[in-house]
Amino acid sequence: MDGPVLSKRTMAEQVADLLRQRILLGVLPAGTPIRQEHLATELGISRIPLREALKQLEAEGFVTIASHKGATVAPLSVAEIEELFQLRLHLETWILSLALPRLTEGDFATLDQLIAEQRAPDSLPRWGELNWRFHEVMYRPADRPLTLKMLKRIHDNIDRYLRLEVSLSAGRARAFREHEDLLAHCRKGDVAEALDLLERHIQQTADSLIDHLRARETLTTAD
Amino acid sequence: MDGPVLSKRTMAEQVADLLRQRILLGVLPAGTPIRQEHLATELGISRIPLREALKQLEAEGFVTIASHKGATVAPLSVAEIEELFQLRLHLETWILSLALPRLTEGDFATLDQLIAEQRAPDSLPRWGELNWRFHEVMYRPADRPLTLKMLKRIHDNIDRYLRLEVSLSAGRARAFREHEDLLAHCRKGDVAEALDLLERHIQQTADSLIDHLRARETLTTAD
DNA sequence: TAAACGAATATTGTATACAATCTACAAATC
DNA sequence: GATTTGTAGATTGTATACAATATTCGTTTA
Repeated sequence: MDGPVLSKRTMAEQVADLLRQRILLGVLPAGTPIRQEHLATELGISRIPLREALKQLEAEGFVTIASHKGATVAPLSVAEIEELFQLRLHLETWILSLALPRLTEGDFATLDQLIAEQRAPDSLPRWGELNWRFHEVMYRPADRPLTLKMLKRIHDNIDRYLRLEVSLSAGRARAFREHEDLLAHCRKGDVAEALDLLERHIQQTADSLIDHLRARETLTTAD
Repeated sequence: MDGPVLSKRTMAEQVADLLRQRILLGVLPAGTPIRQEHLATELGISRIPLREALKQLEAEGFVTIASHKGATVAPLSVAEIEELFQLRLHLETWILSLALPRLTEGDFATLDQLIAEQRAPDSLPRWGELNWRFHEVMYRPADRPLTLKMLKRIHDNIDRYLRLEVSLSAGRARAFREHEDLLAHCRKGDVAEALDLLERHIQQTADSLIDHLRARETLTTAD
């Protein structure tokens, strides 16, 4: 959508985007080691821009780099995921309270459309992106760019775990309803109720995901 | 204090630490361009580890990198500084409310000592570090490592502007009193009052700094 | 047999060399 | 004179080559 159309993007940037996508889509699951030489030859580049891409992804929380030992796709512990949801809770209720009075009719139309897109049967692979854009459109009028960037990072890191859960549980249908409810209350300008709904929305998503992860955890550690 | 004593630290890491210090201490003020070749020869290394250090510092918010144009020490706008203080306000009141019931006598002793150290007449160059450690000791029992890391980043970015103001205004004396008051209320376990004090502490620091910056701004833009 | 050692291999970290891009300034054009 | 164009120099981006560190696995030894 944005991003300069006619800019000579550097190899490092392109590689960072590519790897980020692979991680977000689950092609590279948490824990996967990343061999520089191997990946560099696969991409037809040298290791230098690849290393810079990895450093970028490390800063974004997707990759862990250990000196002389290499990079791996960063795993998140259940405790860390819980903490990320708590951060969301505090930051998003704050930023929504700022944004709510400034939402325009145009914003509401965009939000309607995003919900419709999420309804499409083939939207699953874009689930994370659509979900974030819904929240982003809602928060952007708050005019807190640093906070918004932080929130995107948090969402991305959560989403690569949420993806597993959303694709096979009833969580997806629930997310629709909660987004619709939230949007309706924002339209009415009902601040208190909207904030309360958002809080419950985040909390329920967290509970559902963490239950799921705990279940998988006991499964995989029991074999 | 922490940090592995016997680890072979990589050049990139050492350079990142060095540059971070120079930026935090004001040796490299905001806007300073960083010429890779020049700095690399000064440090006696090649540009490769220097570039990785710069990427790290960019992620931490201290440096801005523009493709094919180079790195500069990142300036913060007044709006961004205000936003950072607002983030502090929300995150720190939350994390203190978690930490407060878990503060031990040992923690209180450490906090007493940190205030004493700040009193020392030669503590000015370490002001930022001491100020952060006070808050860190207070928040660590909350056991929210990701939030704490975020807060350190925010503090560091604020402090390199605050340094100017603290060194020449009466803000330093006020910070002492506020830290002492805050500590006293934490000792008594007076949650509501402690949170209120913390909120006012952050807000007043913000107001004082921003006034100062606005004054300098009108001065420098008027010539 | 199991633990400890060590050489061979694999992998990452960094220096050097070259390619791509930007910047500054002078000449050309209107 | 103002704007554009073009070229030389400066600066960054990337490939290649080598150095330093880690890992593997066979061998030795208790």
